Amino acid sequence: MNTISSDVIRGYNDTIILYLLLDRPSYGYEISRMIRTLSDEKYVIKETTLYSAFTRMEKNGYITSFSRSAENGKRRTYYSITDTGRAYYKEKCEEWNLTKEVIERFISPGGMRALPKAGN
Amino acid sequence: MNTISSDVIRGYNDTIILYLLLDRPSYGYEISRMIRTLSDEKYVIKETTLYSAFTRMEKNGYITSFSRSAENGKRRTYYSITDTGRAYYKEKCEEWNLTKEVIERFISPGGMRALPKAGN
DNA sequence: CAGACATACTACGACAGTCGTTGCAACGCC
DNA sequence: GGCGTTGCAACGACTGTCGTAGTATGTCTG
Repeated sequence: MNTISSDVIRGYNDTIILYLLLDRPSYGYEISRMIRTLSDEKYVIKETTLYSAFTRMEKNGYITSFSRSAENGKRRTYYSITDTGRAYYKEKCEEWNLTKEVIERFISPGGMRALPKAGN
Repeated sequence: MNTISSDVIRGYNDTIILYLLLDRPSYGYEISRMIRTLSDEKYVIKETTLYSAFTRMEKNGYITSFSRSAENGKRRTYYSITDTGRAYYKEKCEEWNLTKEVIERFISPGGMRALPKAGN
């Protein structure tokens, strides 16, 4: 098992995508590549998942889209993050820290039961 | 935001439940209480989610059930973890470490962009 | 110049897990 | 007798992901 199952990361796809838009607009294929690369091939987002996330997030006002032709003349749909999107991203980051802390109370490092220590 | 949204923890409900069965059999209501308590009220699993998890996991062979009456004579359905369940739990623990590492590459501590450092 | 491959995106229906709601039944408590 | 807690089951709705398929352009290779 060296890849991540999708239902685990579900709920963070949007966050991941928004992260990659923080600095500059980008488009589907590039984002897909970046996720793959930055995760060392451990997570490869499905195209349908990605594009449906775009649609959903645009509807929610987290991103906006515009069409632009690339150097070679091909059309691309670029997405930019909005202020709402930035706020949402930040929220999710905070939520992540909480979630991580909570889940780890139910996770044992080696798959063995670790009894809660005092001062936990 | 001081509670966890469900789609974030989705994919770890089974793991959490199995964790609580590692030492001894338990039943729905008690597990629900334990999750609530151990998470400091930050995560409260829905009843329907919990009981449908039981059904699913029993079908998958991760747990087995038996009925027993409590002190007061009320009937309860207890669940025990199986060896398959323990193996699954262990797997999920390992997967968690990987997932955590990957997600954190897309999370910035204060919601601000942290550029990847060399040697990352 | 044909065919393969990468790029870039859209549409459709299926599926799994969660959730809201409802209902029921037994017990304790005031 | 009504209310809250315990303990569970059944139903249908909804959301996000996924498999599949299709379209279209550009590049590379033989």
